[in-house]
Amino acid sequence: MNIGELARRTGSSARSIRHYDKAGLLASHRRDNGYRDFSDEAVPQVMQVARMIRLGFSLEEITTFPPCMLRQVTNAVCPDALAAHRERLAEVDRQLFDLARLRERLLTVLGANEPHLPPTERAPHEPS
Amino acid sequence: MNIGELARRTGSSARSIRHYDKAGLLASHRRDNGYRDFSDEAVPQVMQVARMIRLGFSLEEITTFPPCMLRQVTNAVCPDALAAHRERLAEVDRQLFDLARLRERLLTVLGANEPHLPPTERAPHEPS
DNA sequence: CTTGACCTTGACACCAGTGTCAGGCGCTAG
DNA sequence: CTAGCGCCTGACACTGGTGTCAAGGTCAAG
Repeated sequence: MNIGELARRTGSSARSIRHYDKAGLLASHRRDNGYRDFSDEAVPQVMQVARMIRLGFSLEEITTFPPCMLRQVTNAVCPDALAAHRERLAEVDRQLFDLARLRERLLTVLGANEPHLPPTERAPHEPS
Repeated sequence: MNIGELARRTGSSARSIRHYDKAGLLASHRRDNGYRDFSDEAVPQVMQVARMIRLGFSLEEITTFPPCMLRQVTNAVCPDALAAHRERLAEVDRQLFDLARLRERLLTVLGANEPHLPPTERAPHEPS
């Protein structure tokens, strides 16, 4: 299929798909006219890459992942990629820790000037 | 004092101080030779700006803050800036929420493939 | 043939504070 | 005079996925 249809099927933009393709993540081939020709398996591949990006992995990191990451469509992750996920989790934990401390600092400033601070509540949000 | 001494006293780089100065946050004047001449009050000013940046405010935001933010050296924040801090806190809460959800997703992936996941622990970190 | 939709590559913009370099001037000690 | 340090401005790089534009090729419908 052409890149346009792949974009429609995956919800990613053609621009992004070209980016993933250039990174060697999609295993496409070219027609005689130069057009990219994607097989059906490119659909889950693109969605997988998009999912990894949403999890906070960079394209460069994804490039280093073993090929099974992009071949498998199941929920299972091939063993070789688990380490990357663990590292990513540790990074997220560090960010959570830093952010929590930042929150404490802000509460300190607010609390020192505005004693009526609300209880520690969470603001719902819709990122991705 | 010259910018070099101010940099030494505050721990910020001369490059950053020029940046803050160009943003109009430091109230410096120039000598006949073109050099910036900072008074002693610039020291807490720079540190205050650096503190705000560490709290996650952008220079543009800081620029909109009332002048009292940079004049006062006390721990107290002038009332007009409290709103900005509350908004910043809400933003931090949103980030915490998103990050927590991201963490859940990572744990789901890891948990589905590696049932022996460690308890929810925090990794100590030193940002600033 | 013409129109229009779709494809190609390449390049710039974005965010925002900071590092760093280039080219040049000021000032002081020898 | 000169060596050396400090200061000046201006500009580019960096991060990194994505939007967007330019200039041009492909191809099917009319």
